[in-house]
Amino acid sequence: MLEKTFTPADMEARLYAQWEERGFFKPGHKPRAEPFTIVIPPPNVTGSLHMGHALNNTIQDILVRFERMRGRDVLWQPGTDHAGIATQMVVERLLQKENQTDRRSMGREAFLKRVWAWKEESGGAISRQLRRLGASCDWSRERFTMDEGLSRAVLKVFVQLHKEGLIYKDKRLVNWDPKLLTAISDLEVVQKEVKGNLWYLRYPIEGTDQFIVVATTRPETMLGDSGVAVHPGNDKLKHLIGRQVRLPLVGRLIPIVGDDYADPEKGTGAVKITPAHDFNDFDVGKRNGLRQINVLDQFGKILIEGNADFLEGAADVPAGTMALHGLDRFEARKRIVEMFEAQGLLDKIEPHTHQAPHGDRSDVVIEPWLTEQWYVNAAELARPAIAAVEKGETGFVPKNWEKTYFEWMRNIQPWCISRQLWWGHQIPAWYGPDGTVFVEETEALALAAAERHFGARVTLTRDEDVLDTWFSSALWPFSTLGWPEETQELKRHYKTDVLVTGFDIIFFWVARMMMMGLHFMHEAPFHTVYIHALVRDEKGQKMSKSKGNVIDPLELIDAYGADALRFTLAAMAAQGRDIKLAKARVEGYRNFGTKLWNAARFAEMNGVAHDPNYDPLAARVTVNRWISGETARTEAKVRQALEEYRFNEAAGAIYQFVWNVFCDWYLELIKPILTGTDEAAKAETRATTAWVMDQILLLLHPFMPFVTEELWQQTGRRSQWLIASDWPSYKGLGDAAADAEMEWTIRFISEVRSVRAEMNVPAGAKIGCVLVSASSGTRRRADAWENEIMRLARLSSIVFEEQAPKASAQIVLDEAIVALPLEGVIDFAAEKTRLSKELENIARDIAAIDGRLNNSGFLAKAPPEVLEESRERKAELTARKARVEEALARLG
RNA sequence: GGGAGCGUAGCUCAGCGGUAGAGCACUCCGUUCACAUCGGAGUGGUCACAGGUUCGAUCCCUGUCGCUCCCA
Repeated sequence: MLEKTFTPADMEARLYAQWEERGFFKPGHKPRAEPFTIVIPPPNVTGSLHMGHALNNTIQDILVRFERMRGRDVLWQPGTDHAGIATQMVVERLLQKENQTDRRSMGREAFLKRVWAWKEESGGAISRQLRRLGASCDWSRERFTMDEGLSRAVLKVFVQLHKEGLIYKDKRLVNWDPKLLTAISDLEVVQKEVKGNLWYLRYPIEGTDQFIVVATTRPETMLGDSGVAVHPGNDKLKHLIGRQVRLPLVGRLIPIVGDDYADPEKGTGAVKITPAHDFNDFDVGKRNGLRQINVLDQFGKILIEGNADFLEGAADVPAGTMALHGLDRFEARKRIVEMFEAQGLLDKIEPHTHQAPHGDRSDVVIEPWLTEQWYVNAAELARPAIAAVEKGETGFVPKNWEKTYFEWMRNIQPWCISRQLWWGHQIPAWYGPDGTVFVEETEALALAAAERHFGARVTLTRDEDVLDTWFSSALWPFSTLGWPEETQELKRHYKTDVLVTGFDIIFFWVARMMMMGLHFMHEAPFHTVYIHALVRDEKGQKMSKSKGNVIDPLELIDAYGADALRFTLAAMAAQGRDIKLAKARVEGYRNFGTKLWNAARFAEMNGVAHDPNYDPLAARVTVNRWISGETARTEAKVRQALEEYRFNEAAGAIYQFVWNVFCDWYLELIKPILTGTDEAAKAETRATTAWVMDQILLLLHPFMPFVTEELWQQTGRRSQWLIASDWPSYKGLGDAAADAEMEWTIRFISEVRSVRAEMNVPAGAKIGCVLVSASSGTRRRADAWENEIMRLARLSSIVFEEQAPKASAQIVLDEAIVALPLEGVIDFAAEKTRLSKELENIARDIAAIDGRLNNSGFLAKAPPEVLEESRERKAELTARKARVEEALARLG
């Protein structure tokens, strides 16, 4: 017997453990079936489940469960990402708290040991949380980006790309994070609006007593200036091109050059050029042969003492300037401005708001800094990745994201992949005594290569840097399947089917997987990239810890159950729109689960039991034939919607069927049968109810796996678990005559209810009903459904008459009039108003149709079926109008 | 500055060339033998604005206004 109320918490953990134990999540149950493969976007090992994960994994699980039921051999490959910077920061913070130590005093080896220990004890949280959501990944295949196998893949890829010239070392400006002390990629830089100033500085023009005024947001970089640029077409300033400036505070002579970069409209039209500390200036410097003078150290402090580049050409640098050495960049900025002011070289200061680059992890201002780093020639790798999408080998859903993808890929910059961290894949590069680099998969191979090169054994030093985390993530679709080994799984499951992810990591991850997959597997990593929305809070704000508007999915699961959360996310996952999550929605779908549970209880109480031999095609009772057809239509809607990744439509279709068709009408309509005396009808109805319940559980399972599995097991002896059952397919269900009859019956009941409410008939009062001018068909239907109609419309009797009794409310039902004698109850004025209002509505509709039918253009050009439809509808409305007028007349 | 998207019921959102929909909220009624986490009935919309295409536009096109996001 089903419990009176159902409590998700009781069954979710139990069912999940059983599924996992019995191996339902593993592929290989159907070795001959077509494989279906999804690789999970690996969450950070430091992470905990947030709403984005919940949405992302709910969608994947719906697809995976759906395809598993449809007979595909499903692999959902799970795993986590080592998340270089994030993890290193977590452990460093821990060290700081625990014993006030830092990684540098520990040393690299000890620190890494500590990180691994942390990973072992705390790194699994996210996997446990995904289980709570119901994610049916094959946990036996769980991978970690720093696993031995995945690390081997990383080495192989790095070495091969290096040998192919697609990975190289280069000295250029990088985005340097002065807090984390590492280079980061363009994508890890976020632009933030900063309120600052525009400082106007006077630079003396050599050989004159004049100045050229430059405007800058970063006065402290002036120590590294190696030129001043003006636009060659700038009539006011172009005469200065070719002259020299004596750089204040330093004494260095620097040229005034002509370059288009200097916008005549901005600032003064003249701009100071610091090639070592600004990306634009770097390019200007290259074009004009200007020196690159670095004046900052890795912490963002002034570095001028013993700085040969700085001192070269600087004549008698004043002590005051040299005293800036070692100052933080922001402190130095203040001092330099003061010094300019003291010397009368500060022209003016304007408040200025501008975008400044910040590290996405550290949130400090990023310093463009001149260093040697490793780069990937992304432009080269992007070419086939662009072509694959152009040719449709991989398609985005929704399709408009392809544009974003193309846009970025066609303008892609070299990818800086080295990071000055410890946690990550150490770069397999070794340096000889003279700096010659040997890139090999192992130290032994590097030593051998060095010996060949030098003709003698030498000592090598390994590159200290590690790789960008996204480098290993880029290999995820094949590295997790065993590559570089030629495993069975790799052969069977690559190319994968669909990648489900948010648009925020199209560049970080999707693009790079495309590049690496095509280069190493010669085939794109997935057929389809499904891009889902961002989950925002109720007000549309991005959820963030600092705003405090984060909704914790685990709390929602605790409160409403995983099924409710999953269904909510699916129902709101319309394409191309962000999800604004409101708790009330989750509550509503929790109620949906309860509704289903109660429907099952009702069925059980009425002796409904699963019958494996039941065939819905054999049903004779009209209401049963009708619900079977409705079931089949619902299956088609759900299936089609899922095939097109329209999760909200799929969820909507099953929701509406369960609640508004099955519970509201079918179960209500069969009550008289179930308590009646027609044993054959009763038996058939019970069997049909059991069958429909089963179909509901099957169709709903991908969305609400827990409650459906629980009901499946509690409502019959089953040969198979629901998770492993076959998705239904129907042939020949649907009976137009049954549909018409039930539609009429439902309309009858609804109309009577509506009038009762409007006439303020007490809900408990049973009233009589007279059918006027009913055709023989209508009489037959009314006889057939008398009990059901009386029960649901709260009528005491249904009789046939030629005339409506006086003092009755009247309802037009096709050719007949349903009259409700309400002597003493009816308010004639109200009834008159009601009918008049209806008449108005009809008249308006007719007028609209007439407007069309009297339009020669419409008659000539509208498609015939639309024309026909309009005529039919007009005929219907006209007939109806006559009935209502008749009813109105009878009121006197 | 370049790109993408969104303005539909009080709120959150579907829909999309031919009768404008859901959930929540609200109002009224209800202890009808599955369910008050429920049932029944309602209120509520110049589909942002202005043009255009079309026999017909909430839907397609153009522009305007407002908002969001991505990239510089």
